[in-house]
Amino acid sequence: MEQRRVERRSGVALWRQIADRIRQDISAGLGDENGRMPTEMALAERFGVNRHTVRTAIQALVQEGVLRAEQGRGTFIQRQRRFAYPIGPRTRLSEGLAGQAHERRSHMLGHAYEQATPEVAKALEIDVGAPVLRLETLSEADARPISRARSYFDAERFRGFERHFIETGSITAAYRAFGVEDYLRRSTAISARHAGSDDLEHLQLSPGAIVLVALGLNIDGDGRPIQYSETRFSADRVELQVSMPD
Amino acid sequence: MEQRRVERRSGVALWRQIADRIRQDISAGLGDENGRMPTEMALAERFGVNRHTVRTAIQALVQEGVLRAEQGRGTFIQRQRRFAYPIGPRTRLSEGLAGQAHERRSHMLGHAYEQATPEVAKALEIDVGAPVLRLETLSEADARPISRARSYFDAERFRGFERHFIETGSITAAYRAFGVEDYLRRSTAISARHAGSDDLEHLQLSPGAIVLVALGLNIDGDGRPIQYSETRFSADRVELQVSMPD
DNA sequence: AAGGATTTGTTCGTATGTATC
DNA sequence: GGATACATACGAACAAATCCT
Repeated sequence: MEQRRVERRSGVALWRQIADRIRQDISAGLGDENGRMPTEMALAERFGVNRHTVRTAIQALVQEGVLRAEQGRGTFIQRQRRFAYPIGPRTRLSEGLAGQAHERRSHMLGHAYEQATPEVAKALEIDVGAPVLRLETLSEADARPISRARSYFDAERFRGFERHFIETGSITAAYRAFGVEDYLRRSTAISARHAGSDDLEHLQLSPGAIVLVALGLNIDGDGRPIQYSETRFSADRVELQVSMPD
Repeated sequence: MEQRRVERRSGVALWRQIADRIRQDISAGLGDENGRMPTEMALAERFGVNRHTVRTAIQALVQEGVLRAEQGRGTFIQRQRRFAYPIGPRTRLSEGLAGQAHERRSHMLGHAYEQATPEVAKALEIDVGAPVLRLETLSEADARPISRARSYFDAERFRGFERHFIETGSITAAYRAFGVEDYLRRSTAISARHAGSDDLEHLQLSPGAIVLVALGLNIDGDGRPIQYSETRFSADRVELQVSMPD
């Protein structure tokens, strides 16, 4: 086993480095068949730190729901499945998680009519300062928050879009009210960063958690841009699956 | 502009959070045409912290080579741009960064012949325990490390692959020596996590940095799996670009 | 059933790092 | 630079729950 050390004086607390490492090792399949973790003493020795420091890390992971500690018995991995979120020409949130989750839903956190920033204007191919609708949404699967999205629509074309979305809970259905029967994902740019305070709250993450950020552009049947969105996924709960057409 | 705050009691020191944010903002194109940064006072106010804290963050970035501070004049951006790495059916490292970097190269850090783990065996459609070649590589663009990859090949079919790779520095060329004229990317799974110490070293990152992880499977012209790989990209320097065929 | 060993939980104290003013 | 407050990390001991012989 490769022995990776924790770094002192790095600006990242030891307990957080250890928590990140353990979380990562769990994704890689650490733990015996019962999901039992090594003892606190063993972990402390392995990382070269005091037992208290390991305990702080474990407490953070218990808080996240990754581990479960039982006095006198040990610490166990709390089984969590990672959702595979497909990204492709026909990317749709509702279908994406079909078959993986029993219950899934999206709801709107808020909306606003604003003026297009240069970035948004360029993506939607409208003028800078033109009216756009900004939609803030949260998606859940099996009662666990999965993603947090901010979407922009051309307000000239889609004024009142938010009301249809609230009624149906579906972007696809809301589009139909505006005569858009079909749409495609033209491009997606994927990056990653630490979760901001907004994500920490809505995605129920702990400070230091990582979010995958997908910048996407949807186009209608005529190839015109209709939606520009930034979606943040909890990196612990989701992986993005890019599949190629055969 | 959305104002994301720095978090106290997160196990990540404020100065490091601020350093991460600044580095990220620079990738996104912060700074005026001369590369001048806002003053320390302005940054302190923006992040809601003391000026000393901002100074600590700036010193860390100067140490990394991201910023350059000149007494009496100000702080300036040293270099830095974010590469867009395309992912699609014809994903190839060498072509991926064409046009974005003047100089790019891959080199091998090491190789080993091993027995296939269940994960690798399943991906390559061979038996568990069958011999596989593991290749550890590092890719650079304009003298900056971009990605770190671990690839597995069926050793029955590709024994000696590493010698051809060393000679040519190209996966595509090495394939040709084994009669594989063309290959496709069948699937890519993207996730993100904190960089491990191996990545910190090879990708020249600081503790707490984030890496994008792409698990990919390549197939030959007959649809048979030929390469299973895990590639880690520095999230600060690369974004993954998923483009759809028209 | 008893008791020792193991493992997590808690409480002291002390030193150092981080951040503010 | 110095004073102050809080977070982080270590050390030692003990308590509580569980396991095993």
